[in-house]
Amino acid sequence: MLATITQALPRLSPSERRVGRWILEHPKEAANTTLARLARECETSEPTVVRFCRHVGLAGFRELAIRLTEALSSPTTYVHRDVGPDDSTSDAVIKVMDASIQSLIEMRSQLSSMPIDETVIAMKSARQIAFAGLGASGHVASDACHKFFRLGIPCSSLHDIPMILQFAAITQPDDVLVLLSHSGRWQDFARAAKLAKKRGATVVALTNPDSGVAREASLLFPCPLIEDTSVYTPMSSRLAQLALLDAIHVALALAQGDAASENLRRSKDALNIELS
Amino acid sequence: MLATITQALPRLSPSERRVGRWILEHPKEAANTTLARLARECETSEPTVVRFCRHVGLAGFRELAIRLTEALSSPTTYVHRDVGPDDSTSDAVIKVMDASIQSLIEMRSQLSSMPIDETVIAMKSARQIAFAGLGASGHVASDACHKFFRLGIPCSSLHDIPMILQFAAITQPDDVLVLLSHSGRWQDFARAAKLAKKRGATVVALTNPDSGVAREASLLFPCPLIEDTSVYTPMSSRLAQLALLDAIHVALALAQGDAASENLRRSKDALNIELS
DNA sequence: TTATTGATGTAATTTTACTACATGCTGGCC
DNA sequence: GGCCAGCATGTAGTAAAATTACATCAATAA
Repeated sequence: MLATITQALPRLSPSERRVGRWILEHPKEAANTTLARLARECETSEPTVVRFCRHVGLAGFRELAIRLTEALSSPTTYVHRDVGPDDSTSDAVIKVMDASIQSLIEMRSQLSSMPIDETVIAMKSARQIAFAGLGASGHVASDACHKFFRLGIPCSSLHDIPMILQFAAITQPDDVLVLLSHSGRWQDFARAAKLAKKRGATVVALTNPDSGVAREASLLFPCPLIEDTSVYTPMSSRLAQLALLDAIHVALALAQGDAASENLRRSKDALNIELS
Repeated sequence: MLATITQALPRLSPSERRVGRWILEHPKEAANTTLARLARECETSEPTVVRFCRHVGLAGFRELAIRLTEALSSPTTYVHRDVGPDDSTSDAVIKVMDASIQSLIEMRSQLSSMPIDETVIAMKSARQIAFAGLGASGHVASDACHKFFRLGIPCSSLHDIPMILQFAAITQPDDVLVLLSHSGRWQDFARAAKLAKKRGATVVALTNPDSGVAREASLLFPCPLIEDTSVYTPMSSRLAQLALLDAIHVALALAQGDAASENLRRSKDALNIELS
């Protein structure tokens, strides 16, 4: 819109050009001012402003207001910016949300290159699924466990190295081990992956693609590691992992068909009785 | 804007709700129609439409037009659509991600109306913070606990009704109790909130604004309940809760200033030693 | 100089948003 | 059951804003 005005500027009459220039200089004010005020501001009359609108291809002054707000409402990009100590509270929380949104958008764009179908196939016929994670990822593991068990598949979540290693040591070929790690740098995770894979189990990893764990996994969901430039950097990659597990969960439910709907509905009903 | 309307719908009068629904169904038309036409379309009178605008927090009909064009021009691509049994796997996972992204974007747009500052003030001088949640929200609670304790404030997470009630019964005035509930309909939660508030503690609730828990809370973060039209509906509101807690966490860290940076850096260093 | 065309402003008209007030309905209370 | 308070809704009027018709002025060409 603003570009259209700039382009039209030369072939306008002097007074109209004044109008155009004022709008270009104060687009924000122009967006929701009144015809009378705009005319006064440009030291001209109201009809001239209307004529200006016609000349730049609009139906009238009203449309100008609409087009301007349209042009001004920024193309809302949720770019990641670090939070610094000087940010006001409201700035900071917006930045945190933006970072989270951004990481989900990135994850979404990479969904097609992820081995979702293979994972679903492995899980569908799994004897059991174990979700392993330490620290923050431990909560993701619990959450996933809680979610997948409602599909009727035996699930467990493992929160420390000894348990993970023990589990890996006793896996069977139709077991699935899901490893959740932010950095993917825990040596013991890679060892567990190697061990479980050797025993025939499927090892799914949601982790930094450039890591030992990633190399040992049978199925890899790459979750790029966001370098922590600031101590305030939020745990947005954890959100992305959760969303990814949601997606896998739904895909698995779909693959199971009626059985899954039935299980989900039952567990939901069980809750509804207790509610109210 | 559209989200704001959706959220406001339940507490409007019938005719005003008709207006809201029509706008949600035909946002594009509504964006540049006239007051008279909109009133006719909704089979109501012009003042009712104006009253509707006031009730959703706008100055008048004119502002509605501006806000609507604003909302429409930003590419709202991540609209929530339900997953059905006929969806292909790739369709389904994309939809799940979209729903998650959408819920975060909505949450972001409503951040300004949330009592973040008040919460931060209460938490900053808190003797202890407890995060309470059942089921899926329990994992959110654990996660939050794990996150906030690194700021040097004693934290705990509570996962069952008896614990929550016991905690509420022994709270002190400078304690903070954070209640996490999807529906907000658990009676015992509301009871715990009442009890803790009576003892002078600050009760923060992240829940459905139209619920008993919400009514009893001292500080409310409204998390609109997405009606589960389909069993496949993902737990995207849980993601929004997590992101919101991230935001509060960062805001609190900023408020603490140097002390927080120090605590965060130390706990990060502690991890880095074990990694490598 | 005068007629003509285009630019610009004045004033009237119409449209539009908003407001004050009246009506009608619902739910509680005597 | 009747009465009143409070709320929802509509009618009619008002103020303001946008648009249009028309008059005036300036510049150019005959």
